Amino acid sequence: MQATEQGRAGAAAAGLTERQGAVLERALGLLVEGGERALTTAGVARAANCSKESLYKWFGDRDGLIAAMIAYQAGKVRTVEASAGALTAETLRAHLVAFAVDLIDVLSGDVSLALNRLAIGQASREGAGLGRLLQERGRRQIGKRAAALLEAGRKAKLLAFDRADEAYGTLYGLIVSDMHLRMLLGEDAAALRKEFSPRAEKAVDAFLTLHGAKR
Amino acid sequence: MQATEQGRAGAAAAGLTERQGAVLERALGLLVEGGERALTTAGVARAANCSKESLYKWFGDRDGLIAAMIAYQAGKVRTVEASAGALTAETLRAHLVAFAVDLIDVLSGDVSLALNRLAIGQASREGAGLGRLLQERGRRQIGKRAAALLEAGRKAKLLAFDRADEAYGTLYGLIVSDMHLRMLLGEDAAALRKEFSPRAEKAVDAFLTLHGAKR
DNA sequence: CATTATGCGTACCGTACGGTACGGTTCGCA
DNA sequence: TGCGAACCGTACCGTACGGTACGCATAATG
Repeated sequence: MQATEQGRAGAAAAGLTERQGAVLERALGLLVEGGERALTTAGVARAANCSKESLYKWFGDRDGLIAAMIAYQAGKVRTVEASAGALTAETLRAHLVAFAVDLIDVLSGDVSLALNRLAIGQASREGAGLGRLLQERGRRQIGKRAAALLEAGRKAKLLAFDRADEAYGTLYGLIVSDMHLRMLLGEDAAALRKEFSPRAEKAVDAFLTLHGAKR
Repeated sequence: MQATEQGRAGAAAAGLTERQGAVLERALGLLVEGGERALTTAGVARAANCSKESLYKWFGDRDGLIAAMIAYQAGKVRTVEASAGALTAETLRAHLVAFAVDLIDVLSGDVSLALNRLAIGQASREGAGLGRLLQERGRRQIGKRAAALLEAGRKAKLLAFDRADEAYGTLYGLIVSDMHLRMLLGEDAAALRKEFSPRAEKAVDAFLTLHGAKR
């Protein structure tokens, strides 16, 4: 088990030791590979070369383990902050396209899909706890980046909208459409991502048609 | 157990007896109420007053039962065919808004959410079989309606687009945005649907801005 | 060196589930 | 009326999982 850079960051962000982070990494691997069924306490202990007793001491519970996995994974995500340089229509468009590509990359990632599937499965049998956690931790970051980008565009008189969150919702819908759901349902993520590439610019252009300031 | 009209239609569409349809209805109820954990063979048998042996005889397997539930539910959905009357800009807009509302209604339905959660959970541990089934059976219907509507709009020179499926993807994204995912993750569907109501018209207006024919 | 803490590996327990088998009952049909 | 098919209710079996307990090794600390 190699302790990666983001791995350490994820562990530190969640207040965990490096060892515990490594265990969570293995657990995420199991989840990605075999779904929720593969995420058994015995399986995690075996794969991570630790004892079940330690798992329960560290994370308290299977649900605690899952929550820790989400927090750990969220801690690895680092938002690229938009360059604060002067914004022109062209650079704004480029930033938006880059955002679209990054968004799809995040949503189509193995770990992201696996965690979303896990939280969705859990959502039915108990409260929306994990779902909220995933939403808060994961989406907050990418949403902040989008909000900053939109706000900068408005300040530069390149975008026009009343409410930033509504504009973000529009942008999100134009980019993602039903791709996320289809990937969650098992459609090949790589194929969908490929098919998406040419669509990123179209989505951004559509968004600019809707919210670009009249020149 | 009351045999509803759509219930009979669903059973007939799947080539099942009325009794088997009633059993599937109870199974769907269990799934909606308690998620996948509640969908045990013993539980279904108890709730439907039938024996486990009959379940296995009829559906072969737990997965067969689930597939039958999806097919049965899909059989209940009947698409409202668009009125073939003359299409004006106003009636097209009205039809699109109605479509948007219906789409959200379908996606936010208890049974739809439960089945989607089930298929998503299953997608991780085995192929995309159930996901494809759900996609084909459920989405085909509503997609057909949208395609017909868009095509009619184009024929009436009220809409302009190159590919109907891309236009549909745009419309879908504008309407749904991330609402479906949030509902799947456990956010209160009723609240989201309420919040959506005023947005339906905005989404349609945005779509018309993008694809409405210049007048 | 003694002690204490940490943690691994394994064994164990209770429970719950998928799937099968069996006795008894109802109902259509000859 | 007799027969057979369908089916209900229940009991049963093997397995697998979550969670706990125990024995032992390792290492830090005084």
